[in-house]
Amino acid sequence: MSDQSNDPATQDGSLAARGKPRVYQNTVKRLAFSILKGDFPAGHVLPPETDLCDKLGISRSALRESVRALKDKGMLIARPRHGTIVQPRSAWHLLDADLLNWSMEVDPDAEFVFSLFEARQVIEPAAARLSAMRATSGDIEAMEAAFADMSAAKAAGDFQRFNEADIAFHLALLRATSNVVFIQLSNMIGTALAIAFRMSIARAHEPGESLSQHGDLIEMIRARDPIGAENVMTRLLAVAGIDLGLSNRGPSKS
Amino acid sequence: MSDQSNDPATQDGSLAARGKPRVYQNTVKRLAFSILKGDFPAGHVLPPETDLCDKLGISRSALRESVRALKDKGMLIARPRHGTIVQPRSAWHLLDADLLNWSMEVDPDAEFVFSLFEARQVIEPAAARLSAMRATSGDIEAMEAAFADMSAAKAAGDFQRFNEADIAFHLALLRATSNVVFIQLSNMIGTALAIAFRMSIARAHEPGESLSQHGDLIEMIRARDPIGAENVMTRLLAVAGIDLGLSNRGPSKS
DNA sequence: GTCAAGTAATAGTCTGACTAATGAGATGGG
DNA sequence: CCCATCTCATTAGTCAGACTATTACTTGAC
Repeated sequence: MSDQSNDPATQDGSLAARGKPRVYQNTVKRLAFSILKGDFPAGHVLPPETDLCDKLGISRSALRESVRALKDKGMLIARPRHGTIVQPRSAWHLLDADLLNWSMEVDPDAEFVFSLFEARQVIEPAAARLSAMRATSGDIEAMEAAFADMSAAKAAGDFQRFNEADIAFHLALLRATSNVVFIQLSNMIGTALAIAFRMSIARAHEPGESLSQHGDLIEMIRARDPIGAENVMTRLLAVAGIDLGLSNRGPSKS
Repeated sequence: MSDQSNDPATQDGSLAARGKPRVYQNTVKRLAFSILKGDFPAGHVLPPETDLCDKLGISRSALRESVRALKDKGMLIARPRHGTIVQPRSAWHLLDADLLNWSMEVDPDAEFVFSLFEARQVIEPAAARLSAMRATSGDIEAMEAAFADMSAAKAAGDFQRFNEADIAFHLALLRATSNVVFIQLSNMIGTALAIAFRMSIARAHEPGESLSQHGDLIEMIRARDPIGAENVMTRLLAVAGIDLGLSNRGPSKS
């Protein structure tokens, strides 16, 4: 809930940029949540700009910048005479960093959670494989640092910190692929992990064998064993999937 | 180069929305290309808003909406007193639909092309597998329609149309996964295919066995054979990789 | 009933001013 | 001479109100 997190680790250049909160930021978030929570369903026409300005107590230029941002995320479309219309979910840019953060705060949405996890099952084993081929010493150090943090957090019983270190580990692994596309998917993977954490604390669940698997992963990468790394990651995700109650619907036939 | 394509197939809710060109759109594109082409390198501070308005001959509100869009794409960052600063490529949201389109028009950028293709090698075989498990009759019809179009285009020697039909085929396959994350990656896959087309026409290359492989793929999906579909897609991409001159650096050991 | 012209509603654009954040320089005390 | 503090200039952020362009709807003629 630390809205103005000033840790330099946050590399997402979206909202939450350092600095005092601005009118624009508040308005974007307010409108976005109204849409996400269903107060403004798909197809809903929101009030004319001038009316909406009065209602929100802001100027038209500030409102327009907010609407611009939501239009660029595919959530709104504006046409003269028609007004500004809420788009259906299918049109949203669900991998947008802000949208991922917002979705996490309101809407578990089983289908989306499943899609995120299934995407992880596809992408992360491949990422592990590529990391084993290309990771630099700096990449490996980043993963080791995250792993050490995971260990310390588990020893301390600090689940929150464990989750953050877990995310840091997986993002470091993505970075180690040197593939810009996978690196761009960091937000998606991070969100998937954060959601998984929320769901697992709801079941009073604890790390379990996850930690040792992360250790094995580092070993495989350090040993430059692509196949081994891929296999460990696949197993790691299988365990995570069971924890989530997502019996993965037969991605590999038995 | 049909800038205002009015075909209803374009589902991207980004720019290029139907309607007459607006001041805002022109300005975004103009600024974006200045950055992409390197006229405004990373770290460059662009002129104060008032000056820039004069230079571009537009009002400040129009400029600010343009800058807002580019900030949301991670290309710019603005701070009072400092000005508006061009961000390094690493901060850009490279999977943004607009950014993908723009990148394609100016910058082949070997590393990015390789990353795109490598991502295809990871995602598309899995997508083929999932499609074989879940594709509806409507999904299969869409793929068959695209395949028929590919065949006709090849017969007519129309490479441009062949490429468009090829893209339509792969997007239909992604849609058939019913996985929203993969569907969101349509823009990335489509761009990768469009770039591949541009590179292959530069080598005066023609479809070759690609067509029959797409046919096999439909057969596997219709037969509900996930493993078979995955294998066909893997082979299809291997051929495409050779055409591109990208000797894929050992994703699967021999 | 069909088609055309006119009208009203709305987003898009322009202008110009004021506010707030912030780095750099000036000022003062130690 | 060095350091903390204050002041100020610069710039993005916000506000206000007007005008323009687009387009659905209405009205009227045929």
